[in-house]
Amino acid sequence: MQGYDPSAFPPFAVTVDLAVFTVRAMRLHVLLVERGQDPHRGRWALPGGFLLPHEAAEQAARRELAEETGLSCDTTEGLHLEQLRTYSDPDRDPRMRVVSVAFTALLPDLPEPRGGGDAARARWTPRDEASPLAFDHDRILADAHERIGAKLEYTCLATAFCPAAFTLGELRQVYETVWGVALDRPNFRRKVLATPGFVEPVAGGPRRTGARGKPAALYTAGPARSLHPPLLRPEGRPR
Amino acid sequence: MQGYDPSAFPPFAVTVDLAVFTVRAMRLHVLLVERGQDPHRGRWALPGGFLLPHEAAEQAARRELAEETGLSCDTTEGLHLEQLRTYSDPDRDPRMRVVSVAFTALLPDLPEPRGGGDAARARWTPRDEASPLAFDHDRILADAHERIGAKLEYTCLATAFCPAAFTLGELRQVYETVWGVALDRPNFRRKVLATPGFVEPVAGGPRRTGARGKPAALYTAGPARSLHPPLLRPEGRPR
DNA sequence: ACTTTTATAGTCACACTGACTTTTAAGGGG
DNA sequence: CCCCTTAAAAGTCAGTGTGACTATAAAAGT
Repeated sequence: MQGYDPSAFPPFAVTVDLAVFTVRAMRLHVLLVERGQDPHRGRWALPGGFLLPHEAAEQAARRELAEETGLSCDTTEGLHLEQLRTYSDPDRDPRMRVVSVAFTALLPDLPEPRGGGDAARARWTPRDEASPLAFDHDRILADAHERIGAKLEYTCLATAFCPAAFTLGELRQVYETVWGVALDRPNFRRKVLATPGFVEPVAGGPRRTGARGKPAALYTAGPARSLHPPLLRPEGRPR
Repeated sequence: MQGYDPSAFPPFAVTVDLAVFTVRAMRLHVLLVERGQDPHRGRWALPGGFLLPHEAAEQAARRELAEETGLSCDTTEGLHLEQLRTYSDPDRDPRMRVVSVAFTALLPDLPEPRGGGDAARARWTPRDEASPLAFDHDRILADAHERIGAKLEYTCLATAFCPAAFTLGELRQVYETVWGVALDRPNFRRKVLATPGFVEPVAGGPRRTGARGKPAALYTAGPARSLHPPLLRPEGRPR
């Protein structure tokens, strides 16, 4: 029905929702906001909001993220946003038809965000303590978690969780935290270093003080974007 | 901006677009319709159309596919539709803001479709002769082709291109056609048969007549949905 | 001094892969 | 009817990546 009489098409509200993850204290955390308006006022939800008439979805996602969490422009501008999928169940919003385009993003551990816009508050929440969320955001969060877990296998995305310089132990913890499994240290090291362009050694003496064990060498993210061969998650070996 | 005054949100038109592929005569084909209305009247485009007020995107995709191409209900009901991504560039439609949710589907070779609804005509077109299409459909088609190519690597999706019973040679042609590379016959056979649940042998004597060479055994799609280990496409070996 | 923790190095058997050869069974042409 | 072509099916073999494991090194805590 691609007729174009402007009055002939059913109007929809279009929103964006963001599942923004970080690894903090060995646990996967997700960025949540407390809703300041009905419906679901006072409940926690993924950050997001309405598309403006001139915006593409990704622009709107960046804007809402900055508005609702006060993350700095430095953070949000360079941030890699990936479209997850679109949720269009007619009943997903109790008041009206809202079609929502969901995005996923990964950040290194950052200071606590602040609320703003329509968000009363914002905070990092451990992923397994996030439910129940408003609307169908539990479903979106589950899809996003599954997606980033899968992407770690065949992309270099894990470095997006790490600060500019990191140790292989920190990188390994990203995988262990997202997948919820324990990985063999020497084998992980071998695979990462065998993939050209995944990580590159950085000068600067080994490791900041305060940690235990032998000092580790520091690395930065390399230019590679994909992993050949992939780093597959083990099947059934819980941590 | 999650305010809920019904007059406070910008209204958008929401459409679905479908990239439906098949393998016919050793070439990848895509289902196209000729537009019967402006804009782009007379040009070829992916089938699709407006979401109705009560519909989820996937329902709308099924309905539009049936309306515009006359494919039988048997075909469209059981069809596996996969959401590709959502296109929301403000300029993607010359008349107004249209946000489109794109889907991908795979079919075995079928009779020629007919037009219907807003489609003047419908036909299977070789994928490399499809451009230029209306709107941003060249981009959607490219994304869809890339996606199905990637999915063949780690899912059992290839059997969706095949009839109920097929030979390993036919299955291999699916991979070769979508990827545009030549695969080693013995190695392909070994990998497919080594993956439990990918294909299952079927009784009925070998191969229908009319083909040359030694008769091949027939198989049907097995219960497996994913491929472990994956069947990776070779890097730089054009057919 | 000793234990704990983590990084780093190295070993080994096994599975999978790509490249290749050989054999079998059909059709087509002279 | 023989031979050639085509494609399926079966097998070989060397190289590579992997999981499981052991050993050594260098820090912090007790």
